[in-house]
Amino acid sequence: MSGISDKRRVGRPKTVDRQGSIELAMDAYWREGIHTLSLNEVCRQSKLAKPSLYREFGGEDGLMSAVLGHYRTLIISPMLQALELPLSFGELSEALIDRMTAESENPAGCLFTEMRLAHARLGPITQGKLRDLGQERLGALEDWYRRALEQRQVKSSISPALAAQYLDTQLAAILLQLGAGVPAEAVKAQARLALGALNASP
Amino acid sequence: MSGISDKRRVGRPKTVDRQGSIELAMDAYWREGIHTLSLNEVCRQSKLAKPSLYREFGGEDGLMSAVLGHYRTLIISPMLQALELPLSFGELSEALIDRMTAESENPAGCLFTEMRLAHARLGPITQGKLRDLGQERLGALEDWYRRALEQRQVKSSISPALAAQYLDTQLAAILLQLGAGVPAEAVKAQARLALGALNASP
DNA sequence: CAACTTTTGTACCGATCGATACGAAATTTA
DNA sequence: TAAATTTCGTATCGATCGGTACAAAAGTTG
Repeated sequence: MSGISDKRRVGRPKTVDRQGSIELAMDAYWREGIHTLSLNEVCRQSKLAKPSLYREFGGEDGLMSAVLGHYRTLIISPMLQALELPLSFGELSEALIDRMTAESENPAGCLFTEMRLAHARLGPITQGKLRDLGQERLGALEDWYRRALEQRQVKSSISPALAAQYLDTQLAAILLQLGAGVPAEAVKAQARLALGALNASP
Repeated sequence: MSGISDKRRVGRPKTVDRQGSIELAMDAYWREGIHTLSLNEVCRQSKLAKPSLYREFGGEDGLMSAVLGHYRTLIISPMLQALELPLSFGELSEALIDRMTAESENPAGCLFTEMRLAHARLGPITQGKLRDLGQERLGALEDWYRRALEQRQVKSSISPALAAQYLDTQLAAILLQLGAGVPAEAVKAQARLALGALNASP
């Protein structure tokens, strides 16, 4: 029972840049699409030798899961937190639409939407993480709607659970259309129409 | 110029069941998903030898295109024709939602939605056919909206073009959710909400 | 039946897939 | 510096990929 110091025996220290590899892999997936990219190609683009990938992430599933985690902290979480700002439902809707249709270097959230749709091709770890992320998203949207409901800004005839699912669907539809090449303005018009369906009748 | 009878020289007649192969291939794609299914597996399940597939369809692209064509005549066209029935926008909406969420043997229109989303992986012929089908769909939806507009059943503030795109998106969202396992009732509730956004204000 | 034409599927191609064995390299400990 | 320990990537595995050459099979024609 020599405690912590048992772990002192070490050899060559790790040199693989885990975080950097995750980011490079994310970019690669993002750029080329998830199904399109083979594990070999991921390794090529993320500057990781294949055995290193298996060592660090346990395989394709682990890597994707890590990428998804990175995507969450980088994009999803900030977006969900923005829903808690003290703005009206209409204002936040507009802000949300603006943010999602804003053209960035990456083709919107294609990576993520692709993952949501390709659930068949994904490994169990990634699928689990994807499901968790979905729950987190739905929870945040439901809270948002509930708060808006208390302030009579949205239709009371719609349950927060249904509204959350509806919002989630519509946000995904935005990303899908952007990914399909529909002009941002057209997407925004549709999104306003869709989200406007929740507004309390005047 | 010996005309038609030039073609008289024939040998062994064709025995490959083209139409049957298309249907088997469609079922296979439908069952397993488009990305999941390799060309070898398609051949296995559609009882086609690989060289026969290349002979008859010119490869994966041609086969998929043929499958898509079959899907069009089997499912899409009847649905679009139903839009021309002399019913109100609301009635037709409800009928459309009912039909699309009705559980059939196949998991809704997954095959088709998958194709729409996987445009990267598809061959040029299939992509073209997919695009044409999209135009056909949008045209029918636009006509539908325009007719409803003349009868003051829908919002005049929305252009038929935008409405068509919106409707198309929402119908695709229905299929996507069904494919993802969302209960039909929940999907219907969302769809009513989405299509209801087009109704003329009371 | 024999010559001819066309269809068919076996059997194979090189490339690439996901996955790993293993020796060289790098660092700490004695 | 020698031994011990751990990481790293080359080089390789068998399986499967999309794609095709070619000989046997199945017809028609005379």
